[in-house]
Amino acid sequence: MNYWLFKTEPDVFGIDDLAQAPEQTARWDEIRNFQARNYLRDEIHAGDRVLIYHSSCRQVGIAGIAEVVGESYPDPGQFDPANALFDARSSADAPRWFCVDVRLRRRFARIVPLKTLKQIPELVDMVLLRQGRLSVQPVRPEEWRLIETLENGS
DNA sequence: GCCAACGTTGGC
DNA sequence: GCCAACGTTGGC
Repeated sequence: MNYWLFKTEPDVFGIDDLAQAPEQTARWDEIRNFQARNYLRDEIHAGDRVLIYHSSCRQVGIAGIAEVVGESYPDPGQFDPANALFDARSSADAPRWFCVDVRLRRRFARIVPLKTLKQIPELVDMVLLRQGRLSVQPVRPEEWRLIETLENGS
Protein backbone atom coordinates (compact mmCIF):
# COMPACT_ATOMS: atom_id res chain seq x y z
CA MET A 1 0.00 0.00 0.00
CA ASN A 2 1.37 3.39 -1.00
CA TYR A 3 0.61 6.93 0.07
CA TRP A 4 -0.27 9.88 -2.13
CA LEU A 5 -1.49 13.43 -2.06
CA PHE A 6 -4.15 14.65 -4.49
CA LYS A 7 -4.83 18.36 -4.90
CA THR A 8 -8.23 19.77 -5.61
CA GLU A 9 -9.90 23.14 -5.64
CA PRO A 10 -12.77 22.85 -3.16
CA ASP A 11 -14.76 25.45 -5.06
CA VAL A 12 -14.86 22.91 -7.88
CA PHE A 13 -14.81 19.62 -6.02
CA GLY A 14 -13.74 19.40 -2.39
CA ILE A 15 -13.83 16.91 0.42
CA ASP A 16 -17.44 17.89 1.21
CA ASP A 17 -18.42 16.95 -2.33
CA LEU A 18 -16.69 13.61 -1.89
CA ALA A 19 -18.55 13.10 1.40
CA GLN A 20 -21.87 13.70 -0.34
CA ALA A 21 -21.15 11.53 -3.36
CA PRO A 22 -22.88 8.12 -3.65
CA GLU A 23 -21.00 5.70 -1.38
CA GLN A 24 -18.67 8.64 -0.71
CA THR A 25 -16.89 7.57 -3.86
CA ALA A 26 -15.98 9.70 -6.87
CA ARG A 27 -13.87 9.62 -9.99
CA TRP A 28 -10.66 11.61 -9.65
CA ASP A 29 -10.23 12.83 -13.18
CA GLU A 30 -9.20 15.80 -15.32
CA ILE A 31 -5.51 15.36 -14.48
CA ARG A 32 -3.58 16.75 -17.46
CA ASN A 33 0.01 16.68 -16.36
CA PHE A 34 2.41 13.99 -17.49
CA GLN A 35 4.14 13.40 -14.21
CA ALA A 36 0.83 13.09 -12.42
CA ARG A 37 -0.46 10.89 -15.23
CA ASN A 38 2.47 8.53 -14.85
CA TYR A 39 1.73 8.07 -11.17
CA LEU A 40 -1.93 7.42 -11.92
CA ARG A 41 -1.26 5.02 -14.74
CA ASP A 42 1.71 3.12 -13.35
CA GLU A 43 2.00 3.38 -9.60
CA ILE A 44 -1.33 4.11 -7.97
CA HIS A 45 -3.26 0.97 -7.07
CA ALA A 46 -6.37 -0.17 -5.26
CA GLY A 47 -6.04 0.25 -1.52
CA ASP A 48 -3.52 3.08 -1.66
CA ARG A 49 -4.21 5.96 0.69
CA VAL A 50 -4.60 9.57 -0.37
CA LEU A 51 -4.35 12.88 1.44
CA ILE A 52 -6.98 15.22 0.02
CA TYR A 53 -5.44 18.67 -0.31
CA HIS A 54 -7.43 21.84 -0.87
CA SER A 55 -5.70 24.44 -3.04
CA SER A 56 -6.60 27.89 -4.37
CA CYS A 57 -9.06 28.62 -1.60
CA ARG A 58 -9.40 30.37 1.74
CA GLN A 59 -8.22 27.41 3.81
CA VAL A 60 -5.32 25.86 1.97
CA GLY A 61 -4.24 22.55 3.44
CA ILE A 62 -5.03 18.90 4.01
CA ALA A 63 -8.71 18.22 4.43
CA GLY A 64 -8.85 14.48 4.96
CA ILE A 65 -8.03 11.00 3.79
CA ALA A 66 -9.38 8.88 0.96
CA GLU A 67 -8.68 5.42 -0.41
CA VAL A 68 -8.10 4.37 -3.99
CA VAL A 69 -10.88 2.07 -5.21
CA GLY A 70 -9.86 -0.18 -8.08
CA GLU A 71 -7.14 0.31 -10.63
CA SER A 72 -6.67 3.36 -12.81
CA TYR A 73 -8.38 3.60 -16.20
CA PRO A 74 -8.49 6.04 -19.11
CA ASP A 75 -10.11 9.36 -18.23
CA PRO A 76 -13.32 9.37 -20.31
CA GLY A 77 -13.22 13.12 -20.86
CA GLN A 78 -10.30 12.87 -23.26
CA PHE A 79 -12.44 10.98 -25.80
CA ASP A 80 -15.44 13.33 -25.79
CA PRO A 81 -15.23 16.22 -28.27
CA ALA A 82 -17.81 18.11 -26.24
CA ASN A 83 -15.61 17.93 -23.15
CA ALA A 84 -13.37 20.90 -22.37
CA LEU A 85 -10.53 18.45 -21.78
CA PHE A 86 -11.02 16.52 -25.01
CA ASP A 87 -7.64 15.45 -26.41
CA ALA A 88 -7.53 14.72 -30.15
CA ARG A 89 -4.19 12.95 -29.67
CA SER A 90 -5.83 10.30 -27.49
CA SER A 91 -7.41 7.15 -28.84
CA ALA A 92 -8.96 4.11 -27.22
CA ASP A 93 -5.82 2.19 -28.15
CA ALA A 94 -3.50 4.88 -26.85
CA PRO A 95 -5.15 6.93 -24.13
CA ARG A 96 -3.03 9.77 -22.85
CA TRP A 97 -4.80 10.50 -19.57
CA PHE A 98 -5.82 8.33 -16.64
CA CYS A 99 -7.97 8.58 -13.58
CA VAL A 100 -8.91 6.58 -10.49
CA ASP A 101 -11.91 6.32 -8.23
CA VAL A 102 -11.48 7.29 -4.60
CA ARG A 103 -13.62 6.71 -1.52
CA LEU A 104 -13.58 9.01 1.47
CA ARG A 105 -12.14 7.48 4.62
CA ARG A 106 -12.47 10.49 6.87
CA ARG A 107 -12.60 14.23 6.94
CA PHE A 108 -10.24 15.93 9.32
CA ALA A 109 -12.00 17.80 12.13
CA ARG A 110 -10.16 20.83 10.79
CA ILE A 111 -7.93 21.45 7.84
CA VAL A 112 -4.23 20.96 8.52
CA PRO A 113 -3.00 24.22 7.00
CA LEU A 114 -0.17 24.45 4.53
CA LYS A 115 1.35 26.98 6.89
CA THR A 116 1.58 24.32 9.60
CA LEU A 117 3.22 21.82 7.27
CA LYS A 118 5.81 24.40 6.29
CA GLN A 119 6.80 24.88 9.91
CA ILE A 120 7.68 21.23 10.51
CA PRO A 121 11.33 20.39 9.85
CA GLU A 122 10.57 16.72 9.11
CA LEU A 123 8.37 17.78 6.21
CA VAL A 124 10.77 20.05 4.34
CA ASP A 125 11.31 17.36 1.72
CA MET A 126 7.62 16.75 1.08
CA VAL A 127 6.93 16.95 -2.63
CA LEU A 128 4.15 19.38 -1.77
CA LEU A 129 6.67 21.82 -0.36
CA ARG A 130 9.44 21.15 -2.85
CA GLN A 131 7.52 21.09 -6.09
CA GLY A 132 4.72 23.62 -6.17
CA ARG A 133 2.65 22.52 -9.07
CA LEU A 134 2.15 18.77 -9.04
CA SER A 135 -1.44 17.71 -8.43
CA VAL A 136 -0.79 13.99 -7.83
CA GLN A 137 2.27 13.21 -5.79
CA PRO A 138 3.79 10.55 -3.53
CA VAL A 139 3.92 10.91 0.26
CA ARG A 140 6.54 9.10 2.31
CA PRO A 141 5.21 6.79 5.05
CA GLU A 142 6.94 8.80 7.76
CA GLU A 143 5.41 12.00 6.38
CA TRP A 144 2.01 10.36 6.34
CA ARG A 145 2.33 9.26 9.97
CA LEU A 146 3.42 12.71 11.06
CA ILE A 147 0.52 14.39 9.29
CA GLU A 148 -1.94 12.01 10.96
CA THR A 149 -0.65 13.22 14.31
CA LEU A 150 -1.44 16.80 13.26
CA GLU A 151 -5.04 15.96 12.54
CA ASN A 152 -6.27 16.69 16.03
CA GLY A 153 -3.59 19.09 17.08
CA SER A 154 -2.62 22.72 16.48
C1' DG B 1 -5.79 40.17 -8.65
C1' DC B 2 -0.84 39.72 -8.71
C1' DC B 3 2.94 37.30 -9.92
C1' DA B 4 6.58 33.62 -9.38
C1' DA B 5 7.41 29.08 -10.68
C1' DC B 6 7.31 25.82 -13.85
C1' DG B 7 5.18 22.62 -17.41
C1' DT B 8 4.17 22.49 -22.42
C1' DT B 9 4.48 23.79 -27.16
C1' DG B 10 6.54 24.79 -31.32
C1' DG B 11 10.07 27.05 -34.33
C1' DC B 12 14.43 26.33 -35.74
C1' DG C 1 17.19 18.74 -29.01
C1' DC C 2 17.39 23.53 -27.53
C1' DC C 3 15.05 27.20 -25.74
C1' DA C 4 11.87 31.22 -26.02
C1' DA C 5 7.17 32.10 -25.68
C1' DC C 6 3.19 31.00 -23.71
C1' DG C 7 -0.19 29.12 -20.51
C1' DT C 8 -1.39 27.39 -15.98
C1' DT C 9 -0.97 26.62 -11.11
C1' DG C 10 -1.47 28.15 -6.80
C1' DG C 11 0.04 30.95 -2.62
C1' DC C 12 -0.64 35.24 -0.92
